Amino acid sequence: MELRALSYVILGVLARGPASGYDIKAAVDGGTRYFWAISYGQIYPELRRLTDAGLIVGEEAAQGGRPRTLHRLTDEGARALEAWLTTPEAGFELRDEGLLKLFFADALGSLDAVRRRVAAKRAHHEAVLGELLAIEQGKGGDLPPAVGLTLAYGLGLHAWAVEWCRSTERRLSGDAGHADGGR
Amino acid sequence: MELRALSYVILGVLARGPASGYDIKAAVDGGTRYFWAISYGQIYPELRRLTDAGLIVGEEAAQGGRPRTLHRLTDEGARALEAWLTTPEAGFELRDEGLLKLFFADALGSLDAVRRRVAAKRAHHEAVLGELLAIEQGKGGDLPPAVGLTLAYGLGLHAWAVEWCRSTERRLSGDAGHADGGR
DNA sequence: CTCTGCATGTAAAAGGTTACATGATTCC
DNA sequence: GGAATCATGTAACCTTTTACATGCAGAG
Repeated sequence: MELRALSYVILGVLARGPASGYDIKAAVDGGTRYFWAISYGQIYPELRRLTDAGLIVGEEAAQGGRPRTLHRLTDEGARALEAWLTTPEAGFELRDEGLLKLFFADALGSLDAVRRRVAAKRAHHEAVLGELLAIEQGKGGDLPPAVGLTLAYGLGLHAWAVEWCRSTERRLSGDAGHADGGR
Repeated sequence: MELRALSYVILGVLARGPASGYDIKAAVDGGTRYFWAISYGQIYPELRRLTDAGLIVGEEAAQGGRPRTLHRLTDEGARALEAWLTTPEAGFELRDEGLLKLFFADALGSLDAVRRRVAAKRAHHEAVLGELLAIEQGKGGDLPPAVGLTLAYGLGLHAWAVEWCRSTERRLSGDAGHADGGR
């Protein structure tokens, strides 16, 4: 079977311990959400595929009348995860509607409109930065090393973006008419 | 009709002058590709929808036996673009498989494996940085202000990522065992 | 008893990529 | 004459989101 990034997200979560589909969704929402979100519509069908492929096993763990399946990695699943983790190829995709608007902002005719666009972008990055800061405050200490690194990356990235917007806004309001692209 | 980001990409390209579907694809590949790529499979159906909605008009401009339709904005199309350009809401989505691997890299058990992951990520950002640098070298001077800003943003973003990876790699090879997440 | 959280799942729609098919023109 | 570029388009496929449907358990 062909595994996609989605498959490895699930395998990666299960590497930390057995979990239900619901648990996986919660783990992703609280973890990789900022750079890799997934939905229930993907999780349950994929759990079945991974089970059929023998990479995970499901164990019934109902509590009273509430059905529940705890999934865990098989040895083969652990090997598949490790293989993926150690392959260098990795895609990077940025879908930034704010940048898109900035790209076409010359159509507005005024540098002040461009400045407002940059300010709107900054507002977004500030909001994300706030969320990440809250996460750091909450569970910053007891994160596994690589997870902490990921959080630090997000913090740094959005802080950089905020700073870039700020300095660009300054330049645009200062010399309206001599913008050179920021170089 | 509901317009999506795709629609505005086309409208935005046409705001700079009439173009064929082929021209639009070329403009996007040489411009917004790094943060908003589109394919022929989207362009031609969307050109028809935009025409039906009265936002653009197509003019036959065949050259000899080679068919060609030049599309241009109508007044209504220009208004729609301007309205979109001045609305603050803008999505930002990052799909970073390298970060995903980093997030789960604790499963590998060694900080050295984490370091290799970060190095792989750096290689990617260095490659993109090289491409952007080439673009800047090529047409850096005569870009419209906002377009130049977009290029500068990409340059800055990937340069930041490269630096983050570099300093993280240093820290991971130095104190193997005391990683604190980079704060 | 009601609200929130836990839990599983599907169907339809939306969005996007890839591969293919076709053919003219221009440059070497 | 051959290769690259210009040009249009579709069909199949893949992935992902959204909305819906269902119902138990625990807290207040």
